[in-house]
Amino acid sequence: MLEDRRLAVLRAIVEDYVSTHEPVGSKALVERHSLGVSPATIRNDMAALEDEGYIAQPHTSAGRVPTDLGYRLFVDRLSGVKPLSPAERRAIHEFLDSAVDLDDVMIRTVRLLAQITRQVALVQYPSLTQSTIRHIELISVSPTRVMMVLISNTGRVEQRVVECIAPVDEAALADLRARLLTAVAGEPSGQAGDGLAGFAESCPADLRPLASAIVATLLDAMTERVDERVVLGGTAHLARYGEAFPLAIQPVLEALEEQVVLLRLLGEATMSTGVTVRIGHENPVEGLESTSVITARYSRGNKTVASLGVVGPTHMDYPGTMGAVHAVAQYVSRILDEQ
Amino acid sequence: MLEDRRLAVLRAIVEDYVSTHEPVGSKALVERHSLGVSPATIRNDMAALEDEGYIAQPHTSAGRVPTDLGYRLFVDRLSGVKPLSPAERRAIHEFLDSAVDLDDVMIRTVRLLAQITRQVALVQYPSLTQSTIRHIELISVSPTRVMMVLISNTGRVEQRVVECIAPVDEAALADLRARLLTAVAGEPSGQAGDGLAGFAESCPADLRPLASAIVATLLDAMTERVDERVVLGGTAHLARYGEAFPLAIQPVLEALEEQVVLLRLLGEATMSTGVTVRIGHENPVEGLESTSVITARYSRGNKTVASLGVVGPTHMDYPGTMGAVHAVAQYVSRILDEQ
DNA sequence: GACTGGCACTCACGTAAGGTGAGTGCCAAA
DNA sequence: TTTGGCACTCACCTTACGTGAGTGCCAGTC
Repeated sequence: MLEDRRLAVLRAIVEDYVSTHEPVGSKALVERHSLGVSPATIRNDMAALEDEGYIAQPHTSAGRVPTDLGYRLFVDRLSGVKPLSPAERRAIHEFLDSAVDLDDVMIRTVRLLAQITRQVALVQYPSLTQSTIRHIELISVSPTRVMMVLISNTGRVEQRVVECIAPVDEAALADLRARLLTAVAGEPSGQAGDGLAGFAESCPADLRPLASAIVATLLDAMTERVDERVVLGGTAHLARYGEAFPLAIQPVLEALEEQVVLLRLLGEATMSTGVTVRIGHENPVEGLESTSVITARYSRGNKTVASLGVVGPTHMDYPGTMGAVHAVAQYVSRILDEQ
Repeated sequence: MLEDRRLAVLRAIVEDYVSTHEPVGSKALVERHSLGVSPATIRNDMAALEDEGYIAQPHTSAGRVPTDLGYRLFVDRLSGVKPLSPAERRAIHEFLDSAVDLDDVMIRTVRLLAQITRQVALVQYPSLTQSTIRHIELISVSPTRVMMVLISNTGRVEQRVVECIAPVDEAALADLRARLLTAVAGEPSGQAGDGLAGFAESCPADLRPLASAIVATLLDAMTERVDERVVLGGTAHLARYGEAFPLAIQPVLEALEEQVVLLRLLGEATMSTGVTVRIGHENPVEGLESTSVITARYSRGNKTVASLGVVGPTHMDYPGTMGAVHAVAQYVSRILDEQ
């Protein structure tokens, strides 16, 4: 069927271009793939594909290169998600399993992801909004300063310093701590606001100023988008594929230095299950127009807590990278469940 | 004096090369600097400087380029440390002053340093070994797991999970917490080992297993070199000066991804006061042979707690960068003192 | 002895010219 | 609809050559 072959040609072009990084011509195509037709036929198909916007030529009399649209079609209809080899899966599991705490899990994950995809990796810390509160501790660090330490069920520890107008004593702190704990412990912190709505008012009058200051800080810590942290790794891989695109590497590095940008990359994933792919210009971030971002969500229990993913050139190995991102997300979820 | 003029020539070469990034010739030198002699004379001086190893030519019939040795002489004898402008100082102070906690100070510092030097910046967290312990908190997170939270006087918060053989109850924890605090609070943690030597034995028999587990973790957290954290920023600047050295950027990025390497860069500063400069091959790290590292220590009170600095090409603006690193270190010290 | 002007020499770099080949589009025939 | 043939395009490589900044050396001057 004609339509079928055109798609096969597009697939072949994407695959060849990804592996060689050079425009691919009609002759090379029939040699490397058994398409059963002559180069001339392929040329007709290519002309059609070009009309439809799936491929383009860098200049006349050069081979074809997939466009963003071409990659999109490839990802949506032509490529599966390549599962990892058993050896790789085993390596992932062993590597992540020996992590000692959440920080360690995050660092190991980002390294792992960067290493197996050979790309820049991003891993977001479990969102506090999506976690439940395991413990709140109030520690007096100076007469008018209280440090609040927040521990979530994902193992995340967050600290904030609360300034008080008047000095506070230990007894008051202990009292507040107990009250706070009964108010919010075990609550999904997203809804913690409900439990805290009338909290300050429910306290004895002398505690109220401190209580409301603490509640404010607490709500701030739990709901603010800003508190989301992202770790980054494998930036050295940029230089590798940067050989061909020396100009492009600086804006990418600049973009990746902004936490806000990283959060947007990870955060705006569609709600669809599985792996999200954003290709070239589909990307919402300036400076990353010639990169693709592949993300997946991970969860604790059956609740999505955050995302992780990689950033690479648009001409990347989509099936392999998607497989790796998917697998790593799964394993991180598993590790979090075990804790 | 002959010797004096030779040094002046070297200084001129370094300055010109740093600003143009191109080999500098004898004629250009006399034009741009008022040396009062003819190009021919300069050529003689240059030949001498080359014999002594301070400059080199990329190829015959090209201008001269400073060697690592040349930069070393320049830094040691020819360049001062260029102080920052009042406007810059004010900007630094305002920017750092609005930091809300230690994490924020570290992040702001690394951004600041990267921005004003236009280079890759490194900032080390205050060492725990050099700090004193302000508070220890023990929090039960599951029947057989205790989370230990350590707060230093520099505002650093460190958490560790301690696994227990037998379940622990709240009363036991409270008891231990009190005992621990009296044993180590206010101690320089470097010497905390002394106060903890017989700690487990001094506890009631039923607490001993937990006590010794906690003491072990505590000592580990305070003395292990590994716990030192470094934040990195401004890697995008690598790409800028990488235009001329596209090959060199990958190993640099790779090296900078290793915490261990960063620690070595910051840690092996000489004990001398002020700013440490390591040039090219003087550098102990593989992959950074063509970069220079400029570091300074910062302190809390009058106790050095950690280092910060920048990594850049050997052909950097030494006086300016040294001035910036020095100033930022001073301001960080001041901020820490205020807390 | 230090400095200078002159001079021949070197060699990276930019430009121009020509050759090569991979790749294309088009067309007529199967 | 497919295919072989063919003229055409154009990036890329190689070679050649001129240019000029820069050098080292030397003889002459202060």
